[in-house]
Amino acid sequence: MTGGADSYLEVLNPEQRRAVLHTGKPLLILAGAGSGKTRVITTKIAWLIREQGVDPRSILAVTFTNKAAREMAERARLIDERAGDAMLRTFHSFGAWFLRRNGSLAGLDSGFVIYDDDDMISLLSTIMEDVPKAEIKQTAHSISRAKDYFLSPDDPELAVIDSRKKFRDRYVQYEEKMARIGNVDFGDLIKKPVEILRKEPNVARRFRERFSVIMVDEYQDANVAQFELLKELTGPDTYVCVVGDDDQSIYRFRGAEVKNILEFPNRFSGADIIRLERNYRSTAPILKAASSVVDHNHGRLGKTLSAERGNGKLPVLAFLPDQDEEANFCATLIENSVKAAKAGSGAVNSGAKNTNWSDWAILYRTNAQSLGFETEFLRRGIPYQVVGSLKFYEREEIKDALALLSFLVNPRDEVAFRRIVNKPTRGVGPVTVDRIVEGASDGAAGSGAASSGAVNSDGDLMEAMRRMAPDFAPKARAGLQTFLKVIEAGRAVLEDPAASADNAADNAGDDGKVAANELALDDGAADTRAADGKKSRKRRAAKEQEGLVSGEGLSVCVARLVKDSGIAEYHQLQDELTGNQRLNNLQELVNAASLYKPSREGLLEFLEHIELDRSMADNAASGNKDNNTVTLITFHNTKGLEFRRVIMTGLEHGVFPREDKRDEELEEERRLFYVGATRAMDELYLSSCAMRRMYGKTMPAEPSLFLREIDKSGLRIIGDIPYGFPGGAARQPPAWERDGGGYGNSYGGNSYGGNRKQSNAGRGSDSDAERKAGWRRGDRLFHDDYGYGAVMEVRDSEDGPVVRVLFETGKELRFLSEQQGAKFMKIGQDE
DNA sequence: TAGTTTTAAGTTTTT
DNA sequence: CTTAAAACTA
Repeated sequence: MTGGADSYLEVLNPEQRRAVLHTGKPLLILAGAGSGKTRVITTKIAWLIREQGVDPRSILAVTFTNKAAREMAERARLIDERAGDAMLRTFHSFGAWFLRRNGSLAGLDSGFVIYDDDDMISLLSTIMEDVPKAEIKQTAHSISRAKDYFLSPDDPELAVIDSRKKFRDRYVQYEEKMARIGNVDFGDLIKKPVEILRKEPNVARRFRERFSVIMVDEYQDANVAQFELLKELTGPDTYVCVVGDDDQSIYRFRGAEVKNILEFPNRFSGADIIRLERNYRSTAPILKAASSVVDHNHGRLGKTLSAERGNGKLPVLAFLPDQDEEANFCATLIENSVKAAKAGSGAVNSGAKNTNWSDWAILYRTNAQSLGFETEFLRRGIPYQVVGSLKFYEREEIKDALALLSFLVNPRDEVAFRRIVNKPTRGVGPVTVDRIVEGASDGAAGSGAASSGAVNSDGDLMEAMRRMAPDFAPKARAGLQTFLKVIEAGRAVLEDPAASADNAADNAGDDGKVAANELALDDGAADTRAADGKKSRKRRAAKEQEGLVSGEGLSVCVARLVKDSGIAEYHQLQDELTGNQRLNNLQELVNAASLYKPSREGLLEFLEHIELDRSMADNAASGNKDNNTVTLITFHNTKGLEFRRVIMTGLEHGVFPREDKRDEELEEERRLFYVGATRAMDELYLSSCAMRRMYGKTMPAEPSLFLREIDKSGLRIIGDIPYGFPGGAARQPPAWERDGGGYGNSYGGNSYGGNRKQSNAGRGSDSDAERKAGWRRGDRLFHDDYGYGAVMEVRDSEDGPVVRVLFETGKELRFLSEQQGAKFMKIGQDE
C-alpha cells in the first residue's frame, strides 16, 4: 500500500471526486464519452464501503451488459476487496434473480426458463394459426415493446405500441399461454418484479431495507419498465446514483427512453447533477469530428467535451470505389502500420509500444458487413476476431439441445416440446402433437376442477404423453415412448448424478433396446422398423464414441441427452451432407455445461446464463481475451470499448444512416456515429464507397449525410471526392434531398468510380449469360484471385459442371463453373 | 408424411 | 446472394 488511505481518490479530477464523495440526495452523473465514468462508479462503491461503512451487500449496481458488469466488479475489487460482495448485475439478471425468489407471488415456479425472441415467435405461432410469419414477428415485437413500456394487455395506451385491432387479444392470449407454460420472456424479467413489488408491500419493504445504495450505469439506455423498477426499489432512505450520457443513447429501438435521463431531476426531486466533461481517451481532432455530428441533434442536454490529450492526427476520410476496395484499403492500412511498427521498434530497439493487430478495430453498421473483411483478412493472413455476431445460441442444433434441456426442467414447456418431440423424426406428426398439447390442458381442466385449481399437473406434457400414448397409432405410440424414455433418463441423471453418471454409457444402450423391443411387441408390422431402429442405434453408439465427448459436471447430463435423443446423430448426418460443423457446436455446448453442477439447480443456472449472456459463446470460442487480433464489430457493440485505431466503414447513405431513418431515428443514428468515433484514441478513419453490393446486386451509393456534417478542414480526405460533396465537383443535390423521385433510378449511372470497377460491376449481368452458354475447353478467363487462365477440361460432377483451369502463373485449379458468385469471368476463346 | 425442389422474400442494431 | 417458406413427389 502506497500513499495514504485516500490515495485512490487522488487520481480523480475535481468533478470525478465530487461525484464519488457525493451523498444524500439522488445524483445524476452526466458522463461524456471517455470521461472516466467506470472509474467513478467503481471508486464510489469502494469509497462507500470503506469510508461510509456501507455494507457491501446493501449496494446494488446495475448495468446493461454482462461484460460491463464483470468489468465493474473486477475494477471495484481492485480498489477494495469487499466490493466483491456488492450485487453487480444487469437489469435482466437482477430481474431473474428476483423472480427465482419471489416469482411465486405472481404464480411463477422458481424453475422457469427464459424465452428469447425466437421462442416468443414459436409461442405466438401456436396462438396465431395460419397467419403469415411476418405478422407473427411484428406481434412478438409489439409485445416486447409493450412490456418495455410497462403496458399490460388491459392498458388503454396499448394502441400507441400497436394499433392493430387484434393486438390486444393476442397479447392477452400470449400472456395466458405463457402463464400456463410457466416461463418468462425478457420483458417479464423487468415487468413482473415491478408488479410484485407494487402488490406486495412486505416484499417491497424488504428490498428497500436490503439495498441502501442503488447505482445504474448507462442510464440513457433504461426503458420505462426499468425506470419503474428503480422507483419501486427506492425508499426514502435509498441513495440513488445514475450515470449516463444522453448522446450515447442508442437503444431506442428496443424501448430505451432518453426521457429517463432528461427528466431524472423531475422524477427524483432534489437531484444533483454532476458533469464529467474531460475526455481522456481521444485526441482533439477525433473528438471534434465526433462532436460536430452529434451537435446536429436537437433536444440534447448538451455538453462540451475537452480533449485532455491535446492535439493529434486529423481523421482520414477515404472515398473508395466499392466494398472490395474498402476491405482492401483496411487490410493494407492495418498491415502497413503493423509492419512499420515492427521495423521501427526493431531498429530503435526502444521500449516504445509496437503497433499490434489488437490496436485496430473495424466498425460497421450491420453484422452482414463483416463478411467482406473476413474474406480479405483470411486471404492475407491478418488475424481477426468478430465480436458478437456468432449467434451461437441461435443455431438450430444448439436451440434443439437447449429445448431438450428446457423441457427437462419444465415439462409444461410447449414450445420446447414442439421443437424436439419429433426430432429426429419418430412418426409423431403435428396432429399427434396437437392432441397431446390439448390433452395436457384438458386433463388439467378436469383434475383442476377436482383439486381446487391446483397448478400441479396443469399442462404437464410428460403426464399427457404417458396417459395418452396407448391411444395412438403404433408408430406415434412408439415414437412417444422413445421420447418419454429419453427425457426420463435425463431426469434420472439430474436427480441422482453420482449413480447415473457411472452407468450413463450403459443406459444409453439399454434404453434403445427397450424402446425397440416394445415396438416389436406392440405390432408385428413394426418389425422392420424395430430392426432399423436397432441398427441405427448401434451405428449411433459407434459414432458417438468418436463424436461427442462428455466431460464433468452438468456436461455428462447434456451429452447424454443430446445423444439419447438422437439430436447428435441427426445433426451429424446433416454435417456429412452439407459440410457443416454442427456436431462440433454441440460439443462446445457440452463443454460449456461442465462448469455447472449436475443438478436441477445447475441446469437452471446454465440455461439462465445462456439466455442472459449470449456473449459467453464468443469468449469460449475465442479463448483468451488478450488475443492479438484485429476486432471486427458493429457500432452498437463498441459501447464501453476503446481502441487506438478505429476504421468506421460503410459510411454511405442508406447503409449508415439507413435509408428509412428520419427525425428521432436519424438522431439515434447520429448518436451511434458519435459512439463509434469516440472509441478511437489515436487515429480515426472513415470510409465511404461509391458502389455497394446488396442482395448480390451492385448499386451506386452516396456518401453518408454525417460526413457532410463534419467540417472538411477537420478531415484529411483521400480518394476521389464524389460529385456534390464539399470539395468535389458541383452537381445536383443528393437523392435524399430531392423530393419524391426514385433514389437510385434518377442517379446518373456509373459516372464515378474507376474503370476497373465498371468492368467489375458489369460482370454480374454478363457472366449470367455466359454461364447459360456454358463452358468449353479452350475458353479463356480472368479470375479475381489468380489472374488470367484457360479452361483445360470441363467435367460433370454431382454439384454441376467443373472446369479445370490452367493459370498464367502455372497454377492449376478446379472450379464449379455454375457456382453462384464465382470469382471468374470468361474473356474470350482460343479457336 | 417426410424429404425434396421451387419460389419468394429480405438485412438493422441486442438484453 | 443467402435464407426461409410454400409446393410438390415418392
